[in-house]
Amino acid sequence: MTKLQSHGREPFETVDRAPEAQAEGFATVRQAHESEMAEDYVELIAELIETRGEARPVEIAERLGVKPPTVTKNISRLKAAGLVRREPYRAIFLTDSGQELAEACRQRHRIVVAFLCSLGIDEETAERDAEGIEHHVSETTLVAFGQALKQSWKHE
Amino acid sequence: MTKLQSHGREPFETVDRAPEAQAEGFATVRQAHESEMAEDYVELIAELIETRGEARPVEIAERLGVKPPTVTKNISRLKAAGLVRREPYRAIFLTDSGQELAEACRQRHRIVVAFLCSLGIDEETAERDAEGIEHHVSETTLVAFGQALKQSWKHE
DNA sequence: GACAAAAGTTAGACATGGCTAACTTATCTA
DNA sequence: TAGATAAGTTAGCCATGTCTAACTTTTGTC
Repeated sequence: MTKLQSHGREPFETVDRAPEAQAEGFATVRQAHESEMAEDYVELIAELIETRGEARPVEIAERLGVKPPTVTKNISRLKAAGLVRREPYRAIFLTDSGQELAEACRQRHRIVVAFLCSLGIDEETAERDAEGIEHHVSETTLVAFGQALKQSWKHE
Repeated sequence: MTKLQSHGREPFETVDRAPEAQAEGFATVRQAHESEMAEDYVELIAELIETRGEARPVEIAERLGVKPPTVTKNISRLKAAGLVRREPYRAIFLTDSGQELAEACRQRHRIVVAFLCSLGIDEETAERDAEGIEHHVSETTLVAFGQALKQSWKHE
């Protein structure tokens, strides 16, 4: 009943995975959640520095849709993690490792967005979905997205 | 420097989005996180009932890679949310609305996995990435995945 | 049917990432 | 330059989802 069509090979077969493999998958997701905050922040900080000249808590709060105290707290966590450099009441800067992470995240973000757009998804939706998806895309999948993207350029 | 190629249109342009739109995007991601637990559980419970005849906490814990007390606590939250029906020390059943949610999640999961596989990604990676990605795929994107999938069947 | 093992629960701790209220510091402007 | 406004911080609260340790219930076996 849930099978839509038959094309020689079953299109939506449910794979019976080993419990450990499945558990590892969920563990990977939980780990990704732990780095999401850091990734979102450094990505945004890099963006703000580039487009606005500096990254200010008030702007970060506005862009993330959270309140200023949340930003303060999280920025101090990022500082503890060695990703940002900053003095109280001053603008926020990225350390080298923060910069590196930001660049990787932005690159990944752009690829995911471009890939979704190449499927005909509108830009607004692509951006929105990418925000959530990007943290769960493995290197393997990212490469596959990049290649599919190149294909779509050829055939456009 | 980050631009790889030029194909008439810029491939990786960074869109300057309105702050509110961006904030809404992050809010969507945070919301998705709140329903992830429920979705993972009902999806898994449905799967276990189907393949094992019943869903037991010990098995859920094993598959999710968490400890039994975590399952107990979360199951009682699902019960409060009206998604499962259950008595202490007994197996777990889905309510109608739990069943409905589970079916939607499983369908979405299968589409995401099949779509990733259609890009040439190996099944193990596809399953792993899908676990994280599926919670952040909008209806629009899901439909696009489905259509790309149909295309890939034609050209195989 | 008793008892050991397995399954499940309860209690209590912890980290994360939100929030409000109240305070401090910086900036702008009359 | 003083005072008002905006920006940022601190303190303390809450929900989520994880854990360990200790307890209870169920199941299986002799």
